[in-house]
Amino acid sequence: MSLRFAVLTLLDIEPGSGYDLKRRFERSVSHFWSASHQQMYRELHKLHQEGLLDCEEQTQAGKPDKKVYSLTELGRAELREWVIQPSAPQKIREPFLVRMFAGHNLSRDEQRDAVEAQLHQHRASLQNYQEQNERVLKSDTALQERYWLAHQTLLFGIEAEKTWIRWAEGLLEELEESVKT
Amino acid sequence: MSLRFAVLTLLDIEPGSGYDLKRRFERSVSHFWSASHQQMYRELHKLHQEGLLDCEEQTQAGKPDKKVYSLTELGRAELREWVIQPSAPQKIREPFLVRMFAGHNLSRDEQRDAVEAQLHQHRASLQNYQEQNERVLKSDTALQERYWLAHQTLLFGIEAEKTWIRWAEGLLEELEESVKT
DNA sequence: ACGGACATGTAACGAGTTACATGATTAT
DNA sequence: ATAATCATGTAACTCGTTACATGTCCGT
Repeated sequence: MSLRFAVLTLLDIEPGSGYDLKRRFERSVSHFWSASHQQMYRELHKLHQEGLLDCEEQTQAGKPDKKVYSLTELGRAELREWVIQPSAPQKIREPFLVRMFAGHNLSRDEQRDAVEAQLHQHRASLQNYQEQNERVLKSDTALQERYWLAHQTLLFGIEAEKTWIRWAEGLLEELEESVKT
Repeated sequence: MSLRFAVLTLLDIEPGSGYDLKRRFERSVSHFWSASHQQMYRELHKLHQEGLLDCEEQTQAGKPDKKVYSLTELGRAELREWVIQPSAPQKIREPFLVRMFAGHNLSRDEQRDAVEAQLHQHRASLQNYQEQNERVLKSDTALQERYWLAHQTLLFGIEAEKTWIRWAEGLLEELEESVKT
């Protein structure tokens, strides 16, 4: 269900094509959701069929045509209805931690490499989110006020990345120490 | 893929039935993965067909029969091979944050209720993980050393929950303040 | 000539959810 | 009686991934 409403929310903020959405997912909601372009197109078709979206084909000079989607009244109503519903308890899925759970099958060097790779990934994400945050802080105050909660989700993303980084750094220190002894 | 290897890892530590696994998922790996009993049974059948698991049917007095699965040599090899592979970058999926991203459709009271519900969930998870942690700390030192990295994943889970709680508490404070002004 | 951004799609498959189904034992 | 725990499964469906497919324009 969440992809459906992530799409509706983004199109509510600003209409766009499947291609646009894919980029907006990467640039502005990657701290809580991700999806492939195939999923976008499938979801857009479905939402359109159900009458939650309008679709306007735009011919462009020097670029392929595109289909710009926007919310219908029905779509806006469905979105409002969903947001007030309490969310189901989260399903946690962390493939990296599954691997570490079986980490006793690794040598100390392999353990260190695995943790280091994870650390690098989360440092990159942190930087990405911080750049987004700076763009937000530079933007229009009225917009900032309207999307205050949305901005808070980004701040959560930043804290989550910092938690990963602290954990991985601590682990690496312990691994180094245990080599010496 | 991760479910497959979570199952293999748990059965590597100790053989068990689908039913057992389901409970062990809830009691001891819920901080990084969850799965329904249907998924367990399907996965066990598949792993058995592929020759990665042995299956022994046990008749029990006063209880239904059960099928106890354990790793074959092939299963152990497959597990080792997988653990050394680098993991793909994580896909983040947080339905609650999707809802908050569309939070400008909510009244201030509804926003507060939503954040409070989330706070309660994460407090409950934190307590659960801390109890698990205490059980681990009371256990055999040899086991603790062997499953050192597995234990670190639990400590990560605890930190992640604390991050959620700090974030939610901060948000609630800000919501209260903005009511006064 | 070649790669990258733009733009949209199909097909097949694997993973996860929901609903349904059965049946014994134990505790209240 | 009735619910909870133990124990295993099928069927239908949705969601997510991977691979394949097409075609233009722009810069180097």
